[in-house]
Amino acid sequence: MKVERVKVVVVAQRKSRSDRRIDLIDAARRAIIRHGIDGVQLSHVAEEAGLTSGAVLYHYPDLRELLVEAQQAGMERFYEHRLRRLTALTDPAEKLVVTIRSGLPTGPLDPDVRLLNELGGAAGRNRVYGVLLTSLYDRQVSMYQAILDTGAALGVFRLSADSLTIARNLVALEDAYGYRITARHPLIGPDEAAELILSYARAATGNDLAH
Amino acid sequence: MKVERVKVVVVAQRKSRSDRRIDLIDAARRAIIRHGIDGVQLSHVAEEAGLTSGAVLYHYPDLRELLVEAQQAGMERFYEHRLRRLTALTDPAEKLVVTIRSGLPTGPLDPDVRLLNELGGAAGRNRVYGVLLTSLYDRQVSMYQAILDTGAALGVFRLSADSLTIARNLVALEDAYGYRITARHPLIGPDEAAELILSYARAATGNDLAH
DNA sequence: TCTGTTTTTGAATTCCTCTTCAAATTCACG
DNA sequence: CGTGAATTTGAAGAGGAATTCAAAAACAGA
Repeated sequence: MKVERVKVVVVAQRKSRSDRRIDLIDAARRAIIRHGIDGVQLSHVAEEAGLTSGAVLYHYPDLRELLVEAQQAGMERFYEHRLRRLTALTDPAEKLVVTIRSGLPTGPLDPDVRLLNELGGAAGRNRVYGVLLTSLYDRQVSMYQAILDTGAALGVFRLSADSLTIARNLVALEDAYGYRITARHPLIGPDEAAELILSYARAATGNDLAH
Repeated sequence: MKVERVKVVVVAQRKSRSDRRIDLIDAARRAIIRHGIDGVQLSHVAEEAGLTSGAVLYHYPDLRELLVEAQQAGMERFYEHRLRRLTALTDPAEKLVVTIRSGLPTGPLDPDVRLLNELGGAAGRNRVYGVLLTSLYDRQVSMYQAILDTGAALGVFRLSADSLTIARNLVALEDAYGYRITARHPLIGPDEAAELILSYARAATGNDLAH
């Protein structure tokens, strides 16, 4: 029921094929969050996109392919967002604090984290999802490792273990608290989770991370 | 196609109603692992149980109810197993090490952890699953907290933060590495994950946990 | 405005799952 | 054994969702 073309009339531009595909990827992302990676249906995606099933099929004859692309896009978005917040900062301690925050959902409804969580179970069954999730994890580990190594080189951090170990644990903690928050743990929200992870980060870096 | 009653003839005992329900819960558990909590179908459960859909429906007119019971049973099993391994031990350091190991999957196919992972995504959508998962998390935290407090009281541990914080982080790490392992991370298996968690546990307890 | 192409619709069809239920089977008990 | 209750089957029907496709609509470019 959405009026899709209001702007298009003005701009006098039909949506290009790739634009439409991006629309569909976004619609699929929302549909997955709403219905689960295994419960999502063609009609759900169509509804989110304001189209009919036939139109979706015209662009993506195979729904599974669209779902994989949606997951991939969601991960990219999540990761890019974190990187972007980092470039503005220089102090390793500040970087670490900001990065920890940016890895947590803003609340139980946070769409980015909800989407990632959908993959968790499926990754055990579906190799494609397993690879996607693993590669995201590794990139996040590298991100933390760079911060930790820089801080150590500058003498700001005194690492209690090798940076790879600490980085892996930090990402692991983020992941896990992301699940807790989206599952609506009554005592653990974004702030509490951040504080829990910071507790580890302080011990691991010897820095009080007061930001 | 399974020959179910070979033994029954000998024992001259029909499976009681509750036995059959346990069979079905077990079949549902396997079906969920195979097809996902949102993808599992009545026929999948029936196949796992060696019955037809009608027979499953005879015992559980509502499939969703069966699925919830299956999840609950899987959690209970997982948690009870961990507790049982603890009772044999007295040394807090040893308890801690054993508990960390028992929270990790034995490999990518570990059915108990695979089942729990299935809940992760669904817990964001389905309140019942959220509650189940949250209560399991809290119980595991208590389990760790008891170990930590005992160790601290005995002077074996010198805790770097309050026991609740450390316990929450330990369970969180287990959770996260459970996902990594079932997603077949090429570098992180049960041993590596245990070592990563132990790295944190050592820093948090001031004990080298050499077991 | 006209024309050919791209995109979308909506209905028809097929496929699949759940649900129901009468009939068959299995079983405990006398 | 024979009986009645519990259990299971298998077929039929209902409901949905995926898929196909001809027709309609939207559009770009001339």
